Amino acid sequence: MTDASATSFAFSSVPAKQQQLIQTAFTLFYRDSIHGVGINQILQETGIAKKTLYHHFASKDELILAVLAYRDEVFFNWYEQRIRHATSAEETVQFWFSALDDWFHNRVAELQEFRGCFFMHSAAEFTDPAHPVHQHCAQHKTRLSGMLSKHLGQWLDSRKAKKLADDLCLLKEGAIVCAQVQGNKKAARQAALIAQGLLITAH
Amino acid sequence: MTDASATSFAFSSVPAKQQQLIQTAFTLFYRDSIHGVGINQILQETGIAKKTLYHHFASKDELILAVLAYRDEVFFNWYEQRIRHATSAEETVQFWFSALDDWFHNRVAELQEFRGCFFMHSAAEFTDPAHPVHQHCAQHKTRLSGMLSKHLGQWLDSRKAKKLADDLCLLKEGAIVCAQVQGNKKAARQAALIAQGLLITAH
DNA sequence: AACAAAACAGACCGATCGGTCTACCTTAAG
DNA sequence: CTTAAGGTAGACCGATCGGTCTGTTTTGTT
Repeated sequence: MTDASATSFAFSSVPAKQQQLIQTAFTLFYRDSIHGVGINQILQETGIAKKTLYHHFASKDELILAVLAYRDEVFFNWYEQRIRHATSAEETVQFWFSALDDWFHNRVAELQEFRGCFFMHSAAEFTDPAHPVHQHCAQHKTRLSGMLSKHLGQWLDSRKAKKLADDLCLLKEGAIVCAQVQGNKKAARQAALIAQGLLITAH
Repeated sequence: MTDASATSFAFSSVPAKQQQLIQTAFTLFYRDSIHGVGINQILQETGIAKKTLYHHFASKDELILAVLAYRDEVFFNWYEQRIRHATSAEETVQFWFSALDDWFHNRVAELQEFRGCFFMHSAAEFTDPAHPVHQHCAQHKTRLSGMLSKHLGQWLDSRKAKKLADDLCLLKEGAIVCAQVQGNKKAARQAALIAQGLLITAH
């Protein structure tokens, strides 16, 4: 599990109180935005003392980064295992958007109720590209695309694999926004159909 | 100008102080998120008295909605005039992504420095689909897609025009996220190439 | 059992939050 | 000129913000 992790962060080895803080903070941030939720609310929901929070995290920013790392681990691992057993580029694309569709329809308990992409939202709240939060969001997406590209590389040459992966990620982002902002539950299927055309040119 | 407006909101007929509040609020919200900016900061930047703000807006939420309406008008009108003179579906697609590319490269002064989609960000901060802010964001996107579909309808039957418009909007969202989160300035060109494949199936 | 680490309740700090209000000044309209 | 509308400075409200700290209890380790 730790080896398969996309980051050096291993949530399962974190102390229980820290885990609780991170998970609760994630739920609240994901629902009401990072700046819309104060640490006192997190403390109230968890019943944890403020001193304890500051024992584990030097600041709210540190907590936010830990929350990002946690979500990164959960999301990355889920997506990776969803496409892991694909046996062709075609099947990879199919699995890619099928996973997305399940997410939009709230069929993935570990990802919580769909409210869009937490990394997209966090990057929107911290728009300075130099801010650690923004950078973590960018890295998450780069890494996900890298994972997909590597997988496609089994069947395509690396240039084509990289290009297709980038295109699939662009489509993923588009579908997520359409699903979240407009409530369009068919966005994943829509993106999948667009992706069919990409496969023809990839071969 | 008012007739071409996508909404009943006409910013140019709004009192000067109100305009100033809205424009300054937009700049601050767009940079530091809606919840990350307090009204006192807006007042400090504008030099306007708090009583005046509450004379024009019943609450912060009302101010936010006015800011959305303002940005809606600016963005919608800009995008519409960018594709207005296209003489074919192909040229419409070309203009659609060329406009996006200019925006990403900060070549559109009226839209301010590119930091992603304000509606996407606002919907992320107000994730409850019933909230007026979220609804306004959704409506903005639905209307933009409708405008594009209507334009394409000059050359395609209405079903095909609608489908193509929806696909182009999905690609637009994807490109915006890639450009904003990962700083990928080539995202518009990338999306344009994907769109070429869509045109073949649209005819 | 002794000690250290983790955790608790809660007070405190300076600052800010969104919003209300008084007293007064300036501008616009009739 | 008079009145109404728009606008100002700034005090105030209850609440919350992120963060610091004291004193005490609980839990974990040796």
